[in-house]
Amino acid sequence: MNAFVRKLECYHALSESDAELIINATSSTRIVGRRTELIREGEATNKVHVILDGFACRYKILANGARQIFAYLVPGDICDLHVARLDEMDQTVATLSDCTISEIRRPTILDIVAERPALTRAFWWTMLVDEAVLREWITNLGSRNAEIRIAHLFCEIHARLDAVGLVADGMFELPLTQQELGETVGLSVVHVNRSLKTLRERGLATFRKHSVEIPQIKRMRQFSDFNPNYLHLKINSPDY
Amino acid sequence: MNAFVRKLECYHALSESDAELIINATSSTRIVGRRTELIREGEATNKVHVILDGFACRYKILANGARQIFAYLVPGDICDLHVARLDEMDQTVATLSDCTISEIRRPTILDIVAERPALTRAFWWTMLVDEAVLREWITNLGSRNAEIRIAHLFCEIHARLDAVGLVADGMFELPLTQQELGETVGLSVVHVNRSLKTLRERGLATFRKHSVEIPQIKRMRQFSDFNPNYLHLKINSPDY
DNA sequence: CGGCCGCTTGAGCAGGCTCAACGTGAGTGG
DNA sequence: CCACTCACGTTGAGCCTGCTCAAGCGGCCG
Repeated sequence: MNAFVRKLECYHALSESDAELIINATSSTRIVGRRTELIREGEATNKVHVILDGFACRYKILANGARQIFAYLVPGDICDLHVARLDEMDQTVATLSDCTISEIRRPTILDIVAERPALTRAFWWTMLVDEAVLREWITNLGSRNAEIRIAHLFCEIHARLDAVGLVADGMFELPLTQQELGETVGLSVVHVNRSLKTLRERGLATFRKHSVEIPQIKRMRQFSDFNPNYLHLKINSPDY
Repeated sequence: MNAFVRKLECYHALSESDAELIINATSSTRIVGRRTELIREGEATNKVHVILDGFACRYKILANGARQIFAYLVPGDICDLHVARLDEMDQTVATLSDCTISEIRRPTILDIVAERPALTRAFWWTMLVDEAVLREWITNLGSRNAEIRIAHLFCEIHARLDAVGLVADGMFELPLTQQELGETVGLSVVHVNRSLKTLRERGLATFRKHSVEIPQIKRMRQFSDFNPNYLHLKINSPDY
């Protein structure tokens, strides 16, 4: 049982044989240091990367040197299931923390798609969720102010990590600098810092030492206008 | 030959029999008035909608009543290829102008996926492009100022419409109000209006009477930091 | 003709940015 | 083991982009 299996089971429980297949496919792992590029913009790839432990992100560098992060990859996430089809990558994927990753060769994926309908559906579902997350981020950037924007992001990461068992007592790891947080939500570092301060003062969330604490997730979700339905997780803990 | 075929051929030319199949599948059409909801948030659907003529958009309404638009659908686009798998829609799709749409029943799609690999690849490609567009919109909202944000959006729509033959002399239809433009790029109507004014004064783009004119697309793209590679169109007219 | 929707412009306000300085902790080399 | 460095976080001050409120205008439709 690894994070990948746990993630896929958020959609639907896997049969024993499917779970076994996934565990075998991801049995050979590799440890990658933080700030390492896994996929570079403009390159092609023929492997699919799965994050088993640690955090990574997708981003693009603009002409003016600014960086825009548009996705976080957490344990259980697939980096590039989709992109394998395109001539040329239009984004870069890099680790944020030290990561344990597994690389699945393309033929293996194609075999799965050909022979395991349940797994194929699960893969499909992960793509749809990724897309839904992108839509929510657009909403976040387009319609919410600094404080709520950050709070909403924290709620999302909380929910996603909770799904793979990485939240304990309202706390979870988030190995980001405030700079990177800013590059995600479209704010300057300074303003990120001030917004974090007010979130802390309101008792909604504390971000320090690369981890986040949300004492009352229900209150936090209300404050952030956060509705987890877009994540389409089977387990939407009703007690939140 | 309709817009859908033309769109799919942006990825790869279709065989005669594939093209025929697509034309047959979209032969029965329906005209829908502007501002009509095609798919409602929270509902399920078992048909796939294809836009053959006119414009539509995807959006979400926030708790505070604000609307965030996160995609435009132009002729040739599929509304919900992906979403059919999810329990519950997390977005609304509505027409912006009068539209000619065709509804393909789910079984037909499944047949195609089972029997026509070339078409399946083309469908897959459209999903990847949709996702790439979402990423670019995040970048737009997160990293660019009002004027460039609007200019970049215009460049994108120009490229997408050009791909299906809907641009003539640097002009194309764009049946939006300034309000809707604002709901897309995260700006107030007033500021959209002022930004459009400066774009006009710079001679970069004119938006009036529901259509856009871009006299020198090359200059416009430079100004907007626009690189069409994320659209993954085969036809990236080199003269731009 | 009147009403309404959408566009335009002005004025003042504020959220978020930039620049700048300082604090703090972890790692490194002497 | 301590001093140094460097990356990251924190805070202040002033500015500017984009927002709100408000009013006027123009064209389309009933």
